[in-house]
Amino acid sequence: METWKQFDANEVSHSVAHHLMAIHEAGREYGGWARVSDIARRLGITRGSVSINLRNIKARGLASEDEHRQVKLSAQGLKIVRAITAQRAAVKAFLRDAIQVPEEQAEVDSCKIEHLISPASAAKLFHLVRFLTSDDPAARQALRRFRKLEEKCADAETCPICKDSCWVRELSLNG
Amino acid sequence: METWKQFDANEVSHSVAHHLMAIHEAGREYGGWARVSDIARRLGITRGSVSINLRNIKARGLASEDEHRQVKLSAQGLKIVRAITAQRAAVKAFLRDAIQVPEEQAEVDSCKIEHLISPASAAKLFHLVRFLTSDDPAARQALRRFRKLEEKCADAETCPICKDSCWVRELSLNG
DNA sequence: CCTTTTCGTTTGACATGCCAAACACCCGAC
DNA sequence: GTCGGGTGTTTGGCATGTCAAACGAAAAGG
Repeated sequence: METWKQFDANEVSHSVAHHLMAIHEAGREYGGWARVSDIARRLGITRGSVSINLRNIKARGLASEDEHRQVKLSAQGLKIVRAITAQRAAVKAFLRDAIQVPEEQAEVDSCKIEHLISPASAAKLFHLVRFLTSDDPAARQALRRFRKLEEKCADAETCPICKDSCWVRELSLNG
Repeated sequence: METWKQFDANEVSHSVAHHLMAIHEAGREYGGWARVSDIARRLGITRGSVSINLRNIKARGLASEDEHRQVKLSAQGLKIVRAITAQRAAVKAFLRDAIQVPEEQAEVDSCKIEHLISPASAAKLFHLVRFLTSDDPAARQALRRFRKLEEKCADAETCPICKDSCWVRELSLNG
């Protein structure tokens, strides 16, 4: 009944997740450390906002700052970044390679979902993509058949996959 | 570069989405209308919060209130509810039926994702589930093979799907 | 050495969304 | 008629996360 409240019950918020990723990326470019300005530029927000958010992030032990104001991820921060990166890749690969959502849309959607999906779901998703895009004969044939049928849905009178009740059609009708 | 900011660029927020759904459900039970208390009880929040949130929702034309304080969804509000309901069903069906995520986890995950995923992605997802769980021979065989291979991943030395680099394993190792 | 730029922080503001508590109102029971 | 319970609103508080603007300090340039 209160499943919907779980929405904010994540290890890190969307904002914090991307702060951590920005620290990580900046670190990779500048030799392991990031400055407030780098993070702000990457995220497209002000230095002030980053400064405040870093307070929270450091307090939670996800990153630390040395004597020269160099921000570094902690082990736990790095672990979170790795998990999120992997999960985003899984979601994006699925959207793009398995069900052929346009690249750009796949990018946006996977970014929204990356830190919300459970690791268990992400893992299974990842496996499915790997399987579907592998050279396994059964996978290849199924995927080929799926593409063909989906193409027909757009043209044919009734959707060959859903028969009568295809809300893909309803969706495009109600626009 | 600022894809991550799209996170909040949705037609409705998670909170508003569930307010609309609560109005809809309460309406179905009580003959087309909902009271603040009904909505609050359904969502597990206080009447005060609902009262304030309804101000916003009504101002945006997603719902209205008649002379007897009966809250009703507008045509647009109803449309949003239908879209979200369908998208959640698609995501949940995929997680549960296609990749066999446990029911409870599928429920939580799909609730988080429902209003964030793009309709286009949801539609394709829906098609894939319908196809994979249909009686199409290619689909049945692929799914059977996938399940078998995934089972092996847990037991075997190397993952039969991912070969060397299986982050499903890394995930469970790093816990 | 002095000026200008860059940098990080702080401040006050706004928006969303939650709570508890106080209030006003209506309606039904007594 | 009055009293109590249920209902909706308002108020003040908290938390997150954003901005612009101002401030101090350090680094860079002349």
